[in-house]
Amino acid sequence: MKEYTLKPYQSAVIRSVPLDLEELNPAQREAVMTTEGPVLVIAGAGSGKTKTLVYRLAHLVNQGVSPEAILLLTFTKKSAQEMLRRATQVLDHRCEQVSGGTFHSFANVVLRHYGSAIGYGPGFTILDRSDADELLGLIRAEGGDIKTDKRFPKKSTIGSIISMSVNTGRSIGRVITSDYPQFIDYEESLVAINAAYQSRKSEIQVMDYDDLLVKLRQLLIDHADIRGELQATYRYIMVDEYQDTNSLQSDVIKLLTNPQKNIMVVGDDSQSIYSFRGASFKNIIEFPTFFDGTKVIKLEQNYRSSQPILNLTNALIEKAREKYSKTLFTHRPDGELPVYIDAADENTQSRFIAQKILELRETGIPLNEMAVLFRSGWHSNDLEVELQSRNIPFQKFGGFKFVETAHVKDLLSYLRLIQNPADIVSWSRVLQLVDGVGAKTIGQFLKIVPGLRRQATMPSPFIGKKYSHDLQRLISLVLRTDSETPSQLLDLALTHYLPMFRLKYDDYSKRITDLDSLKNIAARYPSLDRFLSEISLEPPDQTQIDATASDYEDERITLSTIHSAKGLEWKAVFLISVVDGYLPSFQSLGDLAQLEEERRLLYVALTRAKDHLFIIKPNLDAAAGNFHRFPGITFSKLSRFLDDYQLLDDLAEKWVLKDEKPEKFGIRHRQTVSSVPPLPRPEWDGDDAPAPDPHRKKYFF
DNA sequence: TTGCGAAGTGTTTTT
DNA sequence: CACTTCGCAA
Repeated sequence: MKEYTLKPYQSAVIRSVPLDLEELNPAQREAVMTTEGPVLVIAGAGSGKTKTLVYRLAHLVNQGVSPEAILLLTFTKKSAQEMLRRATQVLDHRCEQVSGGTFHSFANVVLRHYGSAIGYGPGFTILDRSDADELLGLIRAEGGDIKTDKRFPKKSTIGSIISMSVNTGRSIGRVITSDYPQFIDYEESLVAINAAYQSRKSEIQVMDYDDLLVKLRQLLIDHADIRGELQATYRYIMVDEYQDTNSLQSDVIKLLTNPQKNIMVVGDDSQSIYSFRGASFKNIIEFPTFFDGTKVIKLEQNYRSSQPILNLTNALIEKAREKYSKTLFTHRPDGELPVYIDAADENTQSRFIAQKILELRETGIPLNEMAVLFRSGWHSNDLEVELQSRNIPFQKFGGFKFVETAHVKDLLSYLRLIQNPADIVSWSRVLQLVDGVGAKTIGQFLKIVPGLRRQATMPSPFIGKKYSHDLQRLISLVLRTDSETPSQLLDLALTHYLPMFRLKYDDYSKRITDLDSLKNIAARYPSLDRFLSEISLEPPDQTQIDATASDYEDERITLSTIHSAKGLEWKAVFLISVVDGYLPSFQSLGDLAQLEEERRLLYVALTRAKDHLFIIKPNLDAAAGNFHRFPGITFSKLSRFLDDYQLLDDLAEKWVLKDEKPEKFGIRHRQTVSSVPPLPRPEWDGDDAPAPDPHRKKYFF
């Protein structure tokens, strides 16, 4: 059976060269050679961080450390795979045996093995964010009266509050006071819901994403024997992207580290962009305090970008309020200036990019070496249409996940119930599909779920109803006792689901391909537990889904959210922004720390580029048109935002070549800005009065 | 149980 | 404004 998870490729050629550390610069070499004791590597963008980790991995193995004794924790599965692959090239196939993955997938593996110590069997179900919200909804409904209050937070907000509390280690009350003051009256109810939520999850054997880390930490704290076992197993630990860990993750690291403290963490505080899930680059700063005798190594030589691009990114990050100071330098002095383009509207932007892509390709840059980056998934919609119409192949990362689409979730729910019949979230999902069953019946049924036994007969309250037959079919599908492979089970579930599926979706012919893809993926897994947990934790991206239809060409341009582009690099990078591409969200305007994160996000985007960088100028007028919808946004916040984003204009004066106009690239007509709503007058309260500033006028009056 | 109209609510980003 | 969620009535 082909291994889908951790080791996607067998390296075709295994070179058996002795490890050549001459390829590293002195700082990198020091990081590689320092194998004992705690090490903190501050690695600037493009400073060969991955290379350093790869060589250290290879070096350890080369020195005779058993590969299984090395634990490599990364942020995405992809980067773990990539490192193991490269280490294999540098050394040999032994490197493939290194244990690597994300925090969550590592936790998943450990918990499936040792979970019984904290009351979880190996077949627990993983709830994604929307599943977790569903469960909260069920719990809230049980609570009765509170839900009738109109201003009570909706389930997804409750989910955010709880998750925020867990990830930052603050109490529910503290989170509400600081981040959700509007719900301050409901603190008591929310605390109660949280308590019910936490205990219910363990009763029905489910874990949300946060639980994977929480339960792992609990396991390590409560069970010294297991902790000792794991510490003995993983004698060397390496953590990538340490600036993106939260306190939960750093606790886990501390608990896993053995008495010899052979731990290396690598990160760049300037690239910390995950505070929304509780990450804090303070972890990096505090690392030496926790681990006495930490050796701090800075990697400052940039191997990625040309000097003009570096000048821009250095100037940008220079303005950051808090940072580990480091100055990136390069030995690639020449290069093209970054280009700052003013496009009239979204479609002009798309056509410009498409045109420029083709031009760059003419100069010998393959599509694989180009990427278009943006802030959130839908920002590339218009561009995708444009690329499609010109037959430019692309692959997209980030944004929508096909496992999150309704029909895929439906189908997976059957499998989840086969795995874990106590999972009331999946029960309520599949019951919803039965004709004649609604909320009431579901509620009744969920009550008897804990008493359901394998091979159960039809429970009495549900006999003789018009849905009884369908319900019986569902029960016998789900409470099966035979052990089939994931793909056999999926076939059974699909047969059961298909009639309802057709009824539910008009566009079912389009969606059915997703279900087929799911079958293909399931076929790669020997066990149901494995299949379900991986599909929840590491859902395949769109590229892998339609891989069947796309062997025509290897060459594709990458479209990606900035968050998913982390750690990657391309010769040419486009940063979209006529709409919103790198503008901060409206909510973040209220918070200086968040604004700082926006700067770091922009920094991450720009530092992906090696040779060519095209930045589309944000259309502030268009963005400003939306402000009136956000009552919390006051004028001072607004102007702070605008001042801050004036930054790029300032930098543009200094560093950026601006004379390249979209019209030059065969764009027919500048479209008028009819789609942009008239500029609203911002409303401000007394002491928030606007200072008369010429810059601001330009945007508002 | 479902379907419809009213009300509210507010965009990221990922495991 | 657009989308989701909720409550109520048939």
